Amino acid sequence: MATSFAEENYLKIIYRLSESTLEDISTNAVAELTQTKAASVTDMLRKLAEKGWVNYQKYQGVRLTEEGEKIALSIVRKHRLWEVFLVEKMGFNWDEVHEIAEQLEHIESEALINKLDEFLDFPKTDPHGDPIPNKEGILPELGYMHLSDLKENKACVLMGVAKDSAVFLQLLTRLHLSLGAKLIVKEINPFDRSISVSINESGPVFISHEVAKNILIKMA
Amino acid sequence: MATSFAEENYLKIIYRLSESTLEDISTNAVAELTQTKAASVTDMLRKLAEKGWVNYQKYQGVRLTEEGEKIALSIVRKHRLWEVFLVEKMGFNWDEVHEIAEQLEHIESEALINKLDEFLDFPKTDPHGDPIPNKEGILPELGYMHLSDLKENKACVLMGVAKDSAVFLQLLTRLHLSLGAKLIVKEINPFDRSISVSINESGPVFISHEVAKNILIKMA
DNA sequence: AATATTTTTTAGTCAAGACTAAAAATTTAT
DNA sequence: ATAAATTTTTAGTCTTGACTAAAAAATATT
Ligand SMILES: [Mn+2]
Ligand SMILES: [Mn+2]
Ligand SMILES: [Mn+2]
Ligand SMILES: [Mn+2]
Repeated sequence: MATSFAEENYLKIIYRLSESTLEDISTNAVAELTQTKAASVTDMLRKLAEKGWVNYQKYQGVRLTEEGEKIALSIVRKHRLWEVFLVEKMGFNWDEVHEIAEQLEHIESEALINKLDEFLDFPKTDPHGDPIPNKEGILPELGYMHLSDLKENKACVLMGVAKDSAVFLQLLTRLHLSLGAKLIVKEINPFDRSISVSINESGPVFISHEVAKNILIKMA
Repeated sequence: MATSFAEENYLKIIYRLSESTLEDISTNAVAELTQTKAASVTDMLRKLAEKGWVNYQKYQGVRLTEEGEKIALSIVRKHRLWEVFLVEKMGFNWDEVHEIAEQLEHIESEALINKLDEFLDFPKTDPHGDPIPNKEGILPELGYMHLSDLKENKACVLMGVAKDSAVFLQLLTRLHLSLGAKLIVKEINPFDRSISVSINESGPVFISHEVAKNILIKMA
């Protein structure tokens, strides 16, 4: 069955919200991310349920069906592969690609996306460290930790971010915190949990707990 | 001003129709190419005129304003650059790319399309030999002739096609008539103007006048 | 010149996807 | 257990871009 841009965006957003909770997703939560009003969301949820892509009972919240999740994953796959393309091949910075990928993710061609995947050498993660589903819709298990959970003097590598707003990414860039950087937490300030981190053996940089929480790492 | 997909498609089609005539474009002609009904076209023409992209007076036909032509050319530029990308980088055949480019042409990012242009090495023509407008909207002058106008025993090179339906392109491929092929018209049959052509010095192939008319060449 | 045919426009509908305002259900606080 | 606050749904509108059927204008034919 064909999917409109609007439907694809709703499914993708319900998917994103489902990643961080086991509970049903609320109408308001969806409205916030889709940048629409709750009333519009109610309308759309009924349509999506009608098509068998979500389970929805009024006042009970929503969750994806198996088929809905399959569609959502294919959108996520396209979004992330295009982001890789934009950074690796077009020379964009990691804070510039999200908006363009929001458009490209709706291009409908199985053949194209699989050729793109091959062209990019089957990347496992996008420029923000987010996992890319393969063509069967399976997400690679990455097992990243948050920098905020790391003990002092442990070495790790920056693998991704838990939030990809342009301002946040630009901040990281300014601090030389980019993918692949070798990090060591030098000191954790117990008062506000801000930390000082050395980056690739050079002079430590101070970052807030809020920032550290959104940096994904793996142990070196 | 923002342009919707529908508006972009109408402008592009009015542009295409304007290429082959100096007359105003009729409602019916637009309806045929947009795959809509004349009544729908009338509606849209009023809206486009309202926005200043076409000159339209009822019963008089339509033509693009300067601004409308600028928009149309930017869509054509995107369409053709994406087609080059699909063939050169993604490995599609020339008969497979049009539908996908119909989608990609609506991606809105000046930065992206200019980076793509550079990535592809500033191609002058797309996989069907059609000229690609540069970022100022200037079309390169190619001066191609139709194979049907060539005299016997003159050598030429196949530079493009005047029609890019998949069936036509597949026919050419089957006959080994691809871009860059060296052609010599061996014989013109005066009865139906069908011709026999040698391709890259090898055994001649017979093609109808209809096919020859749609093959674009330059003198060798 | 009058009539027939074709083209184009108008009038009225429809579906998708948004909105606001008001009503109903649920949750939280007293 | 009520009352208050919050969330969600319903009801009614709007815009975009399609459609059909009918009317009007333009063009072609006799
Ligand atoms: Mn993104
Ligand atoms: Mn990303
Ligand atoms: Mn094309
Ligand atoms: Mn083309």
